[in-house]
Amino acid sequence: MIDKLEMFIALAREEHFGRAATAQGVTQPTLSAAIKQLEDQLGVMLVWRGSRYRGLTPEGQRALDWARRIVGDARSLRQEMRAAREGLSGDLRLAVIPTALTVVSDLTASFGAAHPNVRFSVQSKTSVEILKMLENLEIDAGLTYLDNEPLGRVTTVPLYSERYVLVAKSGHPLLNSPVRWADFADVPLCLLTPDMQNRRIINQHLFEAGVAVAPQIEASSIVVLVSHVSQSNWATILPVRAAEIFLKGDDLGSVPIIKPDARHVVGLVAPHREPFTPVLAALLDSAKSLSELS
Amino acid sequence: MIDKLEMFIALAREEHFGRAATAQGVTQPTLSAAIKQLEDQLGVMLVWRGSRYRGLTPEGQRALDWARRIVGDARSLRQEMRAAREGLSGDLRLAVIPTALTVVSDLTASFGAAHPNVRFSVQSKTSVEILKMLENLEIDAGLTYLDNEPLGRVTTVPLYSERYVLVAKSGHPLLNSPVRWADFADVPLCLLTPDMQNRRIINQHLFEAGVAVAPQIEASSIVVLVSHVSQSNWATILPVRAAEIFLKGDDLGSVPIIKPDARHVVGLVAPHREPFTPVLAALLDSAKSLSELS
DNA sequence: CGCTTTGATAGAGATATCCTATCGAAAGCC
DNA sequence: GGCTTTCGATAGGATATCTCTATCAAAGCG
Repeated sequence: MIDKLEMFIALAREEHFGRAATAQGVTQPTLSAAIKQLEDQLGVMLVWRGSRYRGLTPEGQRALDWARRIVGDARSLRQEMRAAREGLSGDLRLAVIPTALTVVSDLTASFGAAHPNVRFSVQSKTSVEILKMLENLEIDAGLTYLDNEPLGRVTTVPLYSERYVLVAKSGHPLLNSPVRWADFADVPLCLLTPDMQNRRIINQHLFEAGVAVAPQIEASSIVVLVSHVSQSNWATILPVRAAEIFLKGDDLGSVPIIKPDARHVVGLVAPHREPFTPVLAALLDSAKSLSELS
Repeated sequence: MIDKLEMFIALAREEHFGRAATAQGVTQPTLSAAIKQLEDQLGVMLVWRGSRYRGLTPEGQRALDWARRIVGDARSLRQEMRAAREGLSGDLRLAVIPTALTVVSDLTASFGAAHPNVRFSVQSKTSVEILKMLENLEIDAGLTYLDNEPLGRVTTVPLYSERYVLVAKSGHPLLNSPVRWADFADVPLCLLTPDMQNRRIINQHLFEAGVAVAPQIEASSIVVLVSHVSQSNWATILPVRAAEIFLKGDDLGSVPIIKPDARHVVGLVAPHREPFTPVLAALLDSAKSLSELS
């Protein structure tokens, strides 16, 4: 039953029988049969059938919620038993917004010292993707904005409050004193792509300052932005925590962006499942002890 | 997997391999094997082994919590899908304290009119048993006291506030005017057995009034109490709602018990599982609309 | 010390699962 | 419009799993 629910979740996620089967490590006929059996057992149609996948029925949608719950709890059970057996161990799968990637090392340092047997896997994703992956049980926790867009049924631990700086090549005229959002009117910028929440936040502040945004370079990676900045006359806007790592040398400079002194809270998000598994509870504890916020 | 968890729950409840197997409709070797497999899959010992059942290990206890969650959610999934298929239908299993048995008909009347395809099964249990059965998924909801003893992780809907009356044969000297708790010093009483919360409540009030309780008849059924009262010179103390049904004729009489005018809230309890299944949600709605309390 | 209770074990038969191979329908493409 | 590709369903056979009956060994009890 639980295996079938897992396959059902995979199907809903992949929206494709073949891919879902591959993701589950079974063949397509096996997955087809599993879905059919699930539908038989529950007595309802879960997936719109045709010559291809056409989405979930309303019942399928409701069933998906339960399936996620059940499968998630079953995994928690297994994980907790393993923790009981061999102490905290296993994998913690994190997804992180690009601007918070440098913070992961704080977390892993604090956590890893106490629990050396836990391995981390970290991937860079947008905040929307993080929430979706959390729902789909593809990750155990995420690092993302807590205060801007709706989060859903999750536990959150605030970690720090983002502040923004202008980053440009040393000597850039704007680097002399704090710059205001309104000053960006004619500055050539490279920014994150608009699917990133950070970019939407920056857009918002620029818009409120009456500045039209038309960056010449958009990228989904901060490294791309910074390398552009360091090789040419572009500037970029980054959270302090994300910019620091690039400011070790003399070639780049930064100044705070003020008026307003924008702040956005970033923190850890995890599925809200009472009680937490030992590993997750430990991670949340680490995050709490690390938090710069109350 | 889920079947094994069900067997595990049954074992924890019955504390006996054979009985648990019977309860699950399988043979004892099947259940033994299931537990063994569960232990293998989870990699921990769940049950203290020996020549007989010796209780759960600490890991087993934790696993039991998860198992209840998972199995409960799986049942909710099935039930909700059936509701989607054929409207609200199926069984609602209730357990009710004896003093609230007459209230069940209010609930079933209100609910049954709207949902004729739902069948009720009602059993009379002590409040402690009700909570235990709720935990063990043996019932879907219970009717019990809400304000006296700790309830645990449940949703509650207050229904009414119990008031107490003295019930005795017509002509009994105490029936002429409201009676005080302190007046029971030398009255021959028949009361519920002390495993009933109602009895503990009555004990409490009598104790506070300085009266020592020594009922000559104790029974776990109100019918027994009332039939004693109607055939002899005993009196009993009952909640109004429980007494009413016996006061239709002229042979019995009742008077309120005052000083204090004791009140205890009775209501519906159900496992707290978000979201509720359609049937349970409907039952809770019925209860809310029926409630005499806010 | 013999009897009962309790849970584990062995072996056989029934079920369920999962694979490979193949088919049919719809969609996409010149 | 006909050809090709994609996608999911179906068939059949090998394998694994489940559940039963029968039996056994250990512990409790008089």
